[in-house]
Amino acid sequence: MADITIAKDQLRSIVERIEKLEEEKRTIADDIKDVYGEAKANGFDTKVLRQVVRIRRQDKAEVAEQDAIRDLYLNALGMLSGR
Amino acid sequence: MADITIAKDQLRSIVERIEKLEEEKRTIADDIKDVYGEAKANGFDTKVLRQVVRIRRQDKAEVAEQDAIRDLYLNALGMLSGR
Amino acid sequence: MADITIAKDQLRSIVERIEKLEEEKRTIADDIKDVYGEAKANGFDTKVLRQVVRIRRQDKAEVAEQDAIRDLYLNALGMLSGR
Amino acid sequence: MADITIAKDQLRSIVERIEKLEEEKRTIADDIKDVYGEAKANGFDTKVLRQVVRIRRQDKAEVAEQDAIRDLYLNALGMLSGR
DNA sequence: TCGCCTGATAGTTGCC
DNA sequence: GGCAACTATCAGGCGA
Repeated sequence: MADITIAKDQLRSIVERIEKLEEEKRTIADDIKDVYGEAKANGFDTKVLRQVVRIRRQDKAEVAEQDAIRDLYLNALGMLSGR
Repeated sequence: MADITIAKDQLRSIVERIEKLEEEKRTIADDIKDVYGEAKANGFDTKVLRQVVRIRRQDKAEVAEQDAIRDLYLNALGMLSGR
Repeated sequence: MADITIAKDQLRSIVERIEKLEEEKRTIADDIKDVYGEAKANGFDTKVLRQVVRIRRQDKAEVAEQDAIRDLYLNALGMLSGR
Repeated sequence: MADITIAKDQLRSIVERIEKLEEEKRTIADDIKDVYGEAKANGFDTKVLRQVVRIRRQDKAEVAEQDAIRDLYLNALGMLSGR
């Protein structure tokens, strides 16, 4: 019975932590939505805005991916161990 | 020209705020993942854990209604007796 | 040089076969979407429909086991009586 | 009762069509896996191969996205109606 | 071979 | 009410 109680408390703790974090995440998502709304109120085209944000994100990701590809190639050539 | 400059600053501000918020959101998502990982390490079934979190999140009335419809469908398919 | 040429042709063949298969896969995914759309037009609740399909897909024993674990968790959280 | 029978048949038809399509999709996914396996057996680095396939896919998507952005900009400038 | 982790896919939500 | 963006879940591939 004791171990069940412990598991019970643990479970409750886990679930509550997750729910708290999800709540925070939702809040931030709402904040993002608000910023887009504010931008729209200031005459910006949110569709374009989203494209801009996405492109900036992709650019960063692309750099990271190119690095990964370069490592793959170097590794395939047996040249990566020295890095 | 002045208004273009203003718009430019505004745009920059908007994009930066969005990116900052998205970064925070990502961090929290990682935290959630960590909690699940910790739960798993403590012997919990994370798949079921996710189901539980989802059940708690859902509106109770809605769940009941969906259950009713689902039973209707399953029954029509002759699959309800076995459950 | 010859083997490089061969590898090149092989590589091209491989990539093209994969892309062709991925294209087919995408087509079928679209077909599935169409069926759901048609079902919706005929008054079916697609959300529940997806649940039904999922239920049929899952291994029955596995479902039973997950149900048992989930009940255990919900019970530990004091949430089972209300269901 | 009659309409229930009709709905029942419709439901069964819908579910069976979806399940058939999902089965086909799974088969194709397996085929793709086979191609990668064959490539591996022929000495290709599947990790690099996947990168190649992904990059080709992204390149196409990127072209499509750039077209979309161009349209957005042209539209913002009131220049799209003539297209 | 097992567990982790990323990437693909399915599902949901919010906007137009 | 349909479409597009975003989120969550799942499965496959990789490394230990």
